[in-house]
Amino acid sequence: MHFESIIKQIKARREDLQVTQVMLADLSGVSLRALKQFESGKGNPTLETLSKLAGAMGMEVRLQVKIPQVK
Amino acid sequence: MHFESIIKQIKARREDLQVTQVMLADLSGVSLRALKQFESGKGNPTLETLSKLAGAMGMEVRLQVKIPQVK
DNA sequence: ACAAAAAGTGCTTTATAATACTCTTTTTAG
DNA sequence: CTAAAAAGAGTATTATAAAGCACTTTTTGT
Repeated sequence: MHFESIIKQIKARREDLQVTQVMLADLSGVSLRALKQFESGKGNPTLETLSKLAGAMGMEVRLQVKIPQVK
Repeated sequence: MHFESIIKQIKARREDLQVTQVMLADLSGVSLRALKQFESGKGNPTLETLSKLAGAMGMEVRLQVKIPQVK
């Protein structure tokens, strides 16, 4: 599975807000280890974990119908 | 955590497509048990599981900056 | 109303996410 | 350059998601 775009979004948002991993872990209630694991591309977080991280940065997890990509 | 809206979206999409849980489990490669668990509101799926379910129905998991709700 | 299909539950096992340390590597300010 | 901060990694433990099975309940079409 490739979660690169979601990972990138989390990192980009965090950096935009000038929040460190330690701060985000603290704010979100997610362990620092799990956050590091996820941001470094090694993770498969639960929806709860992802929601906590997103929520702490004013984002939310959504489902969207895929736009057909014309190749 | 309350994932009601995501659960509703999955169920609604599945019903729109006239796909049963058995069919979706099969198509997505997610176990029937995990799908039932999630749709019945008892689950906390991993991002991989949620992505598989969404993907099989032409949807994708996305993060979105929350729109401030005026109460 | 009833039979069939679909949805949901109980139980167990296995796999792995989350956690909590410690330690190393990389990035950043000064 | 280099000290401090931040990011990433190793290991162990605990919690729980995923899976597979059988079984029950609910929904549906006739």
